Amino acid sequence: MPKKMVKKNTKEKNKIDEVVKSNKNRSSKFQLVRGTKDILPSRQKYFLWLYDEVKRIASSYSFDKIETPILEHTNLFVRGVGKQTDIVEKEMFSFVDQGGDNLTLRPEGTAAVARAYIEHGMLSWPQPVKLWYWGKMLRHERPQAGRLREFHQYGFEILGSSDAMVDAQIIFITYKILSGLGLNVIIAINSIGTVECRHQYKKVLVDYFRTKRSVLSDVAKKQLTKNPLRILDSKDPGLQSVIEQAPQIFDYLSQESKDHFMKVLDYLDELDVPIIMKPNLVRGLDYYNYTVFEVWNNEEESSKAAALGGGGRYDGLVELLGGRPTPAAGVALGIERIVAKLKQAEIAPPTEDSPDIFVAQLGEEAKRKSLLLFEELRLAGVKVSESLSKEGLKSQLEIANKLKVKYAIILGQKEILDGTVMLRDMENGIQEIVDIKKITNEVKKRLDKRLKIKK
RNA sequence: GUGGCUAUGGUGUAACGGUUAACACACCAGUUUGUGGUACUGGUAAUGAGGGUUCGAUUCCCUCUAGCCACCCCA
Repeated sequence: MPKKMVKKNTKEKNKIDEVVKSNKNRSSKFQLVRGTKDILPSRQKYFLWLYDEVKRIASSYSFDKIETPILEHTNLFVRGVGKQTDIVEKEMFSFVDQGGDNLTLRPEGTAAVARAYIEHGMLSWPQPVKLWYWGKMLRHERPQAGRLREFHQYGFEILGSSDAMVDAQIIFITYKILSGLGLNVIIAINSIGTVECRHQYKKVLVDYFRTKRSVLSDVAKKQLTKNPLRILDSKDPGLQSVIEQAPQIFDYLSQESKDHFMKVLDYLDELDVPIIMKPNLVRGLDYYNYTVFEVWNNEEESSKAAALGGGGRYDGLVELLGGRPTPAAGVALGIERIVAKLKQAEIAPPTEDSPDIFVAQLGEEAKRKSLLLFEELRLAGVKVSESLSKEGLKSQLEIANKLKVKYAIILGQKEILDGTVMLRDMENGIQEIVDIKKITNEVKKRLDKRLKIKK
């Protein structure tokens, strides 16, 4: 065993040496890994606010939270998301670990939720199972505004029901959360029917585009053989009229698909969700069928900017991953994109109330005592702050001022000897000496009074 | 992954092939050795990394890295 250890250690050491010697990242300054971001306090406020809202709405619509690992077996995504998709073909952070396993840092959330549904026998839970998640996703793409390599998504999934109301509810709460934050959003929606419908439609579409070959760009020509539906999504202005005249998928939907879609639209109408029908809307992930939709910011052309989110029905996924046939639908939203929109619309998270009291101390003994005083006030329900690491009274009051507290309590040598504290009104600078035993009550009394006056 | 643009203190900007890289905000300290907001004074701190051209490069050239924009795609 010790021999093995030594061997392994030298191996790993060599690996590290290689990293050190490599040309990349030799500078003495370290930078963020490409496409990743620190979320600093000022941005964190938006994230926390959004998280609270998502959690609140999720629980009132009885979704339970699920967390799945950031690492999954690569095959989960190859099978679940689809071999042919860009996500799987070129965007996954995949590697072989020390034990020889093929692992991937998850590029999306739905496949893992489906995996968990199967693995934990959720089919025997009361159906449908309603879950929500919030977490990091990773995709190896070229970063751009609104596109990162590590980003955050939240999402809702309902597994175990094919009812059109499920589709509608997913869309409804998505809309509800975003409009609740103050964003104007619109849902672009379409139905892509079943695999059979699509198969038939694809044939017709390829035939159609073949007759227009001369106008197709190189990219579109490639898509024609690989994934013809994608051409419908093209931003190429020269292609728009051709796309407009292309056969529409709706005409190739089975009666059942049509009925389901009409029901979804009906419910959404009832719920007053603003929607826009987009017959060209297709999605990049293979697991969708029936309803597909994207979430867009109202003001923008939904063909230009980045979608805030997207989702749809994925009735085949659970079975594809080895479970029993289980109809399901879900949505995923880009948290960074939502935050960017909030900032752009100048919608700020609710400001936290500033603390009421600041405890300032002078001298070692007072510093110690102020810890107890701080705790006493905190337990009494007073919002209290401090800057115990600062020495001078001046700098402490400066901080108190920046925090916009109403009162400062000053505790120094003199006060310790007398068993008192100094209570300073920060607005008018009036100071009073108060018995240290009575200070908490006194503070509470004054704060209550202020509240009443305010009202 | 392809093409284009960009990179100066913590932040936002300035400057020039040539002395010590300028300004504002922020930060720290002092004027006041136990008292904040205003004011004044001082201080810390930068040319993304590596190479080349040059007597001399932050400036010109190359490579890398990162960001932005378009494509691809997506959240």
